[in-house]
Amino acid sequence: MVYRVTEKALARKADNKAKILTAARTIVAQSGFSGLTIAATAKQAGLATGSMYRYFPNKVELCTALFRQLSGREVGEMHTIAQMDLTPLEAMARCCFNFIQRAFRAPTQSYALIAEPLDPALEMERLVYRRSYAEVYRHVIERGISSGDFSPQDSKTASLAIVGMLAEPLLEPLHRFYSGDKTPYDSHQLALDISRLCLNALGAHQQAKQADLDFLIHESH
Amino acid sequence: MVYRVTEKALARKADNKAKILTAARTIVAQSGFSGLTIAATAKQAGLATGSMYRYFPNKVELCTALFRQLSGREVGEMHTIAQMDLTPLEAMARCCFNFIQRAFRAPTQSYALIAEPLDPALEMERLVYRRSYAEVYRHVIERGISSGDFSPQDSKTASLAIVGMLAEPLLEPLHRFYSGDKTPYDSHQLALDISRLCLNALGAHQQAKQADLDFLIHESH
DNA sequence: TCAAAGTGTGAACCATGATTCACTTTATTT
DNA sequence: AAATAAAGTGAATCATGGTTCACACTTTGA
Repeated sequence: MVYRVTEKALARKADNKAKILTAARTIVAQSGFSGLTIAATAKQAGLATGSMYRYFPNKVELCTALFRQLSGREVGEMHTIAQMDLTPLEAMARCCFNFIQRAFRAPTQSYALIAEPLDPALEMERLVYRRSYAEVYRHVIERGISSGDFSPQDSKTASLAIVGMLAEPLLEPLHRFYSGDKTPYDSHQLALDISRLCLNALGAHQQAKQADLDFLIHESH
Repeated sequence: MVYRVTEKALARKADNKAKILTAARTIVAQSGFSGLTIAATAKQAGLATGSMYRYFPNKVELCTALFRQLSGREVGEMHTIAQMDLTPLEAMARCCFNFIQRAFRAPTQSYALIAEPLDPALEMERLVYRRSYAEVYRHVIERGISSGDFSPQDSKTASLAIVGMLAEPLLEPLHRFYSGDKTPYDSHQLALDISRLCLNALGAHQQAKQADLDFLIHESH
């Protein structure tokens, strides 16, 4: 045989794969998963439709990889906050607040991750994604239960409920962005309200007051 | 002209329309919206595919009508509870508890209404549906704020958060049912846990204890 | 009974978008 | 340069499932 795959070739391949994912990301950020067709992605990446199949065996794999990448980034962000040297109460408050602030910074993408109708195969991936969010919260909640910041409870259920509380009130405003409505929205107020609801739900000892929260969240800036 | 539409003819038409909706309901209860094709619905209703279009101009209309029917029933149920002569706290507790219990009684259908991936046009309907749930809760919350049962807050945001808290922890178990897994699930415990989280979130004055709740919800049986 | 209007039929049609494939081009080694 | 393997191409193919349509049958009122 006179042809061997060199590392250079492999690198080029990996590079192209990344380029495809970047293209896909661009499309999702602009028009959500509904705009993500193989043809459109190929075009955006500067490739022919057929070439896509040299990098991903089918569309679901591409979507899944993309979904993982995007959601991994988001969850990672929460994880970082959760790992900081904060009281469970502070950590929770910041997680909630930041989640919402981040969502409004990239509304179409957030809508895609949180609520856009997806192919059933991707829907599974979304469940995974939501569960990994919940896991991050669960650790914080457990710390909080031990420390007495939160009341004793099933941390799994509580963490899922938090995920729901965070996502649901975002639906309508994000959907508006997704369908092209550019009306501004007071996301700061919403973020505070929801954060307070979350802390209360967990039975935070001193009932959370908006003003306290505001301070709690912003004290380090 | 020698032909006039008689009331009899109209009745027959309405009757058939209802028969189609019943057929559609059967299918959704069994396999969710993903199994709801025009052909399958026609077959189930004992009609030809083409005939469907004498009753509904297109598929989206059919799905929408069905979605409204199903969700209207569910929301009506909550509304009934909310209208009963109960304290806001009791009303809220029962709404939460019943929502979850009902979901487990018709898991595939609930999954379809709450979380199944849908055609974007239907997704809008789902938003409406969620909002009307939220409206029911909103009234209860406002009563509760006035009475001092709940702490002062934006009732709109709070009601949406409640919807999210109720829906999210159901996702995984309902999805399991939807994909055919018949493992039983302790829905009673879950219902209690979530109800408590909801009441706490609203800042219910005395922090809700599981035992109190259990009593509260079941005292009239 | 007859014309007009409606209803039922299901195979044919159509739109969308993923996937394939025969072929060309490029990279690698001898 | 020649042989080989992989990558790139984009038009053709395929699958799904909604929608149409030409025709047969039924209902209605004069």
